Amino acid sequence: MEEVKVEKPLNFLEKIIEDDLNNNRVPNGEIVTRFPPEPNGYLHIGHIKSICINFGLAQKYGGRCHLRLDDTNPEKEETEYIESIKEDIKWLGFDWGKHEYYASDYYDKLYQIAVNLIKEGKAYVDSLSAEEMKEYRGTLTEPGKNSPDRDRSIEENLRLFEEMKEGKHPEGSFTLRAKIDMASPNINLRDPALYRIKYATHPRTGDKWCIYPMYDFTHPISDAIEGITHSICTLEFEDHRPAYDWATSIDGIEHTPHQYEFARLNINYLLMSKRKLLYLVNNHFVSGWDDPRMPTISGVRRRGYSPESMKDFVARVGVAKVEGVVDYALMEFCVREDLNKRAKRLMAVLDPLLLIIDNYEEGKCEYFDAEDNPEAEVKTSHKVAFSKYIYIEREDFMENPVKGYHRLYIGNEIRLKHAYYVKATSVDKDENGNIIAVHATYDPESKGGSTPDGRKVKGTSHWVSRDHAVKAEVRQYDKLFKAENPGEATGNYLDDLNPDSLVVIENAYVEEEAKKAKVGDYLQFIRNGYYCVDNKDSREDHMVFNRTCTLKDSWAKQKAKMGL
RNA sequence: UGGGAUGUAGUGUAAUGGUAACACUGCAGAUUCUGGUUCUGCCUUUGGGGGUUCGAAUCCCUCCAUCCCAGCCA
Repeated sequence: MEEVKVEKPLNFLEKIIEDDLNNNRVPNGEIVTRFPPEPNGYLHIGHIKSICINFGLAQKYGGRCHLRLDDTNPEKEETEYIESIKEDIKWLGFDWGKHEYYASDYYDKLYQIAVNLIKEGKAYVDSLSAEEMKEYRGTLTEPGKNSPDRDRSIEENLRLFEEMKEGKHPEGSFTLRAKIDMASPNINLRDPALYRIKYATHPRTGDKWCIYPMYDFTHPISDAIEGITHSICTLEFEDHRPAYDWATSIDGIEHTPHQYEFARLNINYLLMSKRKLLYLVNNHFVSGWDDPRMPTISGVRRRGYSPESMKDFVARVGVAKVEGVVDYALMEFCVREDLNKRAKRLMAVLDPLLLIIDNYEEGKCEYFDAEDNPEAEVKTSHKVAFSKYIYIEREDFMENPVKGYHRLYIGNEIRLKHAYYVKATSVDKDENGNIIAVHATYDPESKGGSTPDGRKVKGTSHWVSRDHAVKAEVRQYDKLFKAENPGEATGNYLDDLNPDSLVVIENAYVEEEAKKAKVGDYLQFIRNGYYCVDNKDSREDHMVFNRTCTLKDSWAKQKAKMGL
């Protein structure tokens, strides 16, 4: 085997890191990154990008990546979210080892740093109300002005801050603020709040604290404490970098991490805002955070996407500072490419039409070998039962075939996959003229799916034997939104909800082999799509299959072009 | 109208002063026991205008467009 080495171009973060490494700017040459979600919701596909960047960079350069739960706002955070976050990262295949941290681990240190800041005259307790503070802050074009409390004495600041911590003041009465510059063109530097009073129970620290540190104070210091070398976040934090650098240059903080920003992942047809996703969950537009239509990690997992395909997807998207919108089609491509290689092929008929093979012996049953996956290196197969009464897909028969149709119609011969060639002879109709059965004859010579004379057929249909097939529920999932940019047209994303995002087929027929399928297996229902076993609702006696995605369908395109 | 950032095919990402490219999408065809897969080909690109240079996506000037920031959220 000849190994072809393709130099993969470096993204801008890798360039920065390699440059830092080459110039000895990294302590011990060990790259330390972190993935720092706030546990206020479930992780979504956008987070996969961040996870892959942070864990991926650490892996590539032989460093480590911390998991840090940024839990500084107890009003929004829940243990349920912490658990789901950890599960989702593991599902993707990343391991933070012992490096599981919580911003709340640093509350004591943070408090001490704040006290020191006050002692140095670099922070003060402000009694301005939220509204007043807003007024004093100025606007984007006008500088702010100093709070009357800005020159409060150090002793009084110390006393008040202590009292805040002791719970002697109500929420909103005081904040601790950094003394930076009320006239800064960067609003984040106009004396940002460092601490606020909140009488909320924290998922980890309970009621120990009633003052909680703010992001701009907590995050950089947490990074410094953990020895993070490259603190990577999304673009909207660019304006916060000066605040980040202010915090990491506080006296006594020895390690200086640096912040870098990349563009977050946007995908058309999907919503990636935690707020909107939470709304969909709370108002039952979906069954939960893990509804297979949700762009959450738990949603795509339940939908049947593989972690490998998701990682491949974000790798193909790349890392840059340009904010754009990635095509949903790229994600589907990645899923199909991966699943094509590993999904076990099965036959399932979702919209059955009875096919009666008139010259096939009544009561006879044959078992054919059906290959599990034509792409597999090691070929395996399973048995599939054949008999006189067969279900085929209703759309695989046409009484009056249109141009280009090469499936079953009267007089036409097709192949039943793995089985025989059959030729349609007549149809049975009910009193309303609906076709209820198709009659056909089979060619015994074509056993196994090919004939000695080598004649070709243009169509091959999947099928199941009526008396051997198993009934199952099949959930046909499609995009949750039918607009590329939900809400763009009317201003309300709910207006773009796809009414057909879930079509449940209660009584689909699947071949017996499907009974062996387990949660986590990747399946392909031949000529139909990729499927998985639902990880919540599937039972042995009532299997539930979720459609992960359809197969590419060039016939559907062709039909659409013909206006059918 | 303050500050910060970003503009390369339809989409995303490369090319760091030396032939603009890769992937997806789209289109056409070949192969095929999945109208899938695979294979082949095609389409289309440096936001505008100036300048420097033998040579500019890249450097300079200027204009334009888009995004982010006025939480006691992260």
